[in-house]
Amino acid sequence: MIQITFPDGAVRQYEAGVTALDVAKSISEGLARKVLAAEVNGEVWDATRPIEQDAALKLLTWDDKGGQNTFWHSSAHLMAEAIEEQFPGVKFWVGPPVENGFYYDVDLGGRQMHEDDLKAIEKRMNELAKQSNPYIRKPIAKAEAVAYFEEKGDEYKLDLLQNLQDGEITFYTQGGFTDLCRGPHIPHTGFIKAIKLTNIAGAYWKGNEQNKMLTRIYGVTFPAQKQLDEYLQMLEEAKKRDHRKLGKELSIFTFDDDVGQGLPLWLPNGTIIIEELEKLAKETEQDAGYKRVVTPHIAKESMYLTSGHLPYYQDSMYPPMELDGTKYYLKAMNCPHHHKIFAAEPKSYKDLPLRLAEYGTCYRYEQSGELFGLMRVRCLHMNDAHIYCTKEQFAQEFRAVNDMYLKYFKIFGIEKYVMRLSLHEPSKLGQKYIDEPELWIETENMVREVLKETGTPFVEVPDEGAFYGPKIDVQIWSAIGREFTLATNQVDFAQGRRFKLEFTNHNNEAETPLIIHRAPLGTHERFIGFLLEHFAGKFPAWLAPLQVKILPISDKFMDYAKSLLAQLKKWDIRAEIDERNEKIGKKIRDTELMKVPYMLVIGEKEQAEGKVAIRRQGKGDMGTEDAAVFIENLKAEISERSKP
RNA sequence: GCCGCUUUAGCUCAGCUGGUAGAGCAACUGAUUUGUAAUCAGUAGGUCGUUGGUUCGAUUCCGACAAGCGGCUCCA
Repeated sequence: MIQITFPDGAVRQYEAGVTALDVAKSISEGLARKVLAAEVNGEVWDATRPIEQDAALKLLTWDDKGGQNTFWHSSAHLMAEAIEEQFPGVKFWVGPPVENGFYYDVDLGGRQMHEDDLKAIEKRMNELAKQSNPYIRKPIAKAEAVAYFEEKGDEYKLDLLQNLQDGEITFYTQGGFTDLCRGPHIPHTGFIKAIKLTNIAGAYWKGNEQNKMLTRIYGVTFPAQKQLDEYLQMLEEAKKRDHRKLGKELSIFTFDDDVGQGLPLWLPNGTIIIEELEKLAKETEQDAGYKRVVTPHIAKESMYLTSGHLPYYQDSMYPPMELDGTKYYLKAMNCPHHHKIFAAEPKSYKDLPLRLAEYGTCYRYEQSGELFGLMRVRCLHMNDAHIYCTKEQFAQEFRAVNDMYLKYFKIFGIEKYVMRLSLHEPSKLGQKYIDEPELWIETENMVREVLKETGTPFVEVPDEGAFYGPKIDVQIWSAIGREFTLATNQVDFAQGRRFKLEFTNHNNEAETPLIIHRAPLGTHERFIGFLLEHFAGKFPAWLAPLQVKILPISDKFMDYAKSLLAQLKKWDIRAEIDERNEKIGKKIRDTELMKVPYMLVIGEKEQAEGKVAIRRQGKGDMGTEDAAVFIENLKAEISERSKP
């Protein structure tokens, strides 16, 4: 007999060789029907794998991430079985579960897969699922496994085998498909009730663009049809929030073939949002002791050689313009220009910290396939600033920047984000990173300490630093689930020296300042793209391109409408009258769709009493109010930048 | 940049196997003067992304290019 310990601490006795599924059955049949896999001593196992010794056991169902991942990974095997039937000789790389489903990377040997194929594969998967074929685990000797895949001529699996040792190699078979796989898997294919293959994509083998491109097939499966329907419904909802769709509907921005890829044109509505954001940034930065500067859009090659950007960054810069034998580059970043401003006049420790801010326009030649609405563009306006400070001032300055981030997040109600501390990779010093091992470690520790002190939750990722120092990125997700860096806060211990930036310290010695690069509002492009999705187009009043729409019941009340408009304009409230000869229902509908925060319905009663009937976007009729009171309230809402 | 897909009126989309295009909304005109999410009628609007080719004839078939979309790689 062996002892099985459950998560709640309960202990039960079972025969050695008992499976998690047996254990589940001993508890209840209903549970047994739901068990997908099991955590045995913290390791995820097949529910059908015999347990020979005392163990801690957690049964995994769809409600556990581990259960879900097992389910999707098993679905990838099921898909592979169907693909192998329809594309004989296909070779498989890996088929892991992902955030929403799974994929399998395959080499079709020069053949192509089309959407029609997906339907056929999906159909076959459904048939195979109904057969409830068990996933059978078989430990195998390395030599035998190698021989098997040599026979098949499958270089991908042979590559995987290279890194595996005897004793840790297993094959899994379900129906007519056998794969090298660590497992675990669900008990049988019958658990898979709803299947949707979502798309075909290319993916470089091992994620390296030097390697061959494999065909990646994405899919998602569920234990019940209803869950798939709900998932597809959710995707539809997400699409409605997509900033590209909303940007068009609300006339925020546009692209034009003649202007160029990735070069957004900001329409009047979008420009209003830009100006409001800049106003916020300028107020905030002024309060925090920043000074504003303005710099040109281009600079000579020599400056980017000094900064060290050119060797690291050249591929992402527009090619140079050559004039009189001198090369000029469009700036891809503002820092070198700002460094030159620091260097323009001698500095003493009394001048520090010096904080130079600019909404700088940068151009980056992003690869065409990378462009994505406003989230990834080639012309961007950065909420940039550089803080030059002493080592002693660093922690406080870095902390102040961090506080500014949090202040902004509060204003916008940004709650779902992850702070990511990006570190250097020691083996890449001198290639991807400035070769200053001690400074890397020292600054990374300084940043980590500040984050810990302020209690800011963060994750650390290796090998993601800027070439000149560690950085903190704020990661956010677009409506359709793509991850982006919204804002960034970087430490720079390299460029100060490269630009020979110096200040005179207390002891009358020349010292190089530390530099903090920061962009809490990221770029207008990405930030507004994000805000569109964040608010689903329903901007708070202070940001809304149009704040108030006056809707007269009929043109008999036009004079009153105009006098209201004049009053609103007096306070710089963005307002318009719907002068169309339409019924009120129509005017309301159109204004609702344009997501204007306030609608003022005015007719006989309102005109007679000097009132307005207020309608809040998305909330309906809010009742009647004196026009003057409404204006006072709205003025406060706008100046306080209240959320809706 | 790479793999796959897509491109028809301002927008959203129809258009079977080749015979030069349709709808709804928007726009414009007229009627209606309207009380909280679509009043009615009429008019106008497209060399079917661009460009080669096949064909008596191409929006439709094939190629190239461009842009967009889904990924990969890369990034604010």
